[in-house]
Amino acid sequence: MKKIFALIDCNNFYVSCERVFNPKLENKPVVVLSNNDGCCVARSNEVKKLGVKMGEPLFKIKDLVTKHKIEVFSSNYELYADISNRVMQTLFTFSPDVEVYSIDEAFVNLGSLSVDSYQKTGLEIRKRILDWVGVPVSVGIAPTKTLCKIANEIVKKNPEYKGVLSLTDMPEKEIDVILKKIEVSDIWGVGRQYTKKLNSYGIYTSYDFKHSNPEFIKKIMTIQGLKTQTELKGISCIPLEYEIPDKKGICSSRSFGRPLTTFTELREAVSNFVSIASEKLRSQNSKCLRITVFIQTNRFKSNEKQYSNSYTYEFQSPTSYTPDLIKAGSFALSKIFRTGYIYKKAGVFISEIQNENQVQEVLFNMDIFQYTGPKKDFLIREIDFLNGKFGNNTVTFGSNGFKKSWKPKSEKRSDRYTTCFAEILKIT
DNA sequence: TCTGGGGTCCTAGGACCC
DNA sequence: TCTGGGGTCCTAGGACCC
Repeated sequence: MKKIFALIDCNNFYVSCERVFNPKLENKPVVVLSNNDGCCVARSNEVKKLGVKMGEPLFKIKDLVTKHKIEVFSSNYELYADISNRVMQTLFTFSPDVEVYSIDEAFVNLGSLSVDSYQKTGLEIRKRILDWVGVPVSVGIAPTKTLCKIANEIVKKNPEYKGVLSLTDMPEKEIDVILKKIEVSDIWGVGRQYTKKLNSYGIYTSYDFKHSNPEFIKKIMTIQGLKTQTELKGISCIPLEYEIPDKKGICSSRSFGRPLTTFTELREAVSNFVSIASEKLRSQNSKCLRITVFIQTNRFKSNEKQYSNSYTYEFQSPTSYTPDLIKAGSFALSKIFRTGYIYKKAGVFISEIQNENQVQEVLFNMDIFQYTGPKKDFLIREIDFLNGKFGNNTVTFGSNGFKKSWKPKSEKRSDRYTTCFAEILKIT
């Protein structure tokens, strides 16, 4: 069977999500900020035209914001996750073979569909998502995922394609003409470092890259680089992945809304991060052996004393029981906390993860942080159930605190129209 | 005043074993 | 003075992605 993939990529996704429930934002410059209202992580086309780069700190574009009346939003992940889900569900109405690649992107296997024109199918996909969900997407269709990415790039830069480009059945020569216009840095899998390296060998365009010596590419970019090159030639070697593999590590970390100095404040923050990470751990039916806690000062403040450190605690037997992890996390924090520093960020990393049905129990567990009572799994399941039904933090742990004065800034968040009754869309 | 968060894969090199 | 060969496992670091 011929391999044909489609890459569906939501345009300026977070901005588009804001526009779904606030049509006044249409055709206006809009940015969405990262956590703690720090950087621009989504920009409308109007903002991109003003020269604002991805990841640009908000404070650096303050003048532009005022001058061009840019609408600024804190990120509203609950809303974005829900809209993303709707986009993906719509894709499943075309084919069961969907790989959800990220919150705003998916690959679909079109090879199993009998269609007369891939271009037409692409346009249908685009229209259905726009009609049903309200988010504009770009569609790139090609025999390999890497070429899909290229097709998508072109679509985004050239409005005349009306959102869809299929490289299928395009003669090799015509594809080469396109590749000559795409810089190596725009190839999926070629980042900043490899761009520098390739440029230094005289390889500038995707065309140059495609026609370089494969042995040489493998040597300087490992096996992944070789795969990328092969895919550019139209030979698929990165397959669709339908099942989401279990995470091997789970991280929860945040910058603080204000600098913290005391152990008590940090311990509360860490306790919250542990709670988030262990909920994720249980949601994939896993347990972990290790927990790492890290803290750091503000690396951008060169006039402040800098410090960062981490400590890893290893349990005697795998656990996913939040209180175990909170105790171990607090202990880890106590190992690295130093007074006299101004802390900006902390986080928790859970690793050595295994499926909860395959854990190796120890006969005599002497771990001072692990509770060994019989009903712990049952209890924590009930808590997860209640939080799932009535919303996050319905049942929570005392050590997580109530005021949470360290919470990241989120001063311009829109309402959670689709996931929170109190914030449902009001027509006035 | 103000600078995000969460992942994956690959390789080289060291420790250790027989 | 001479100082094997082959294998595994683990970790740190570097690259990438969105």
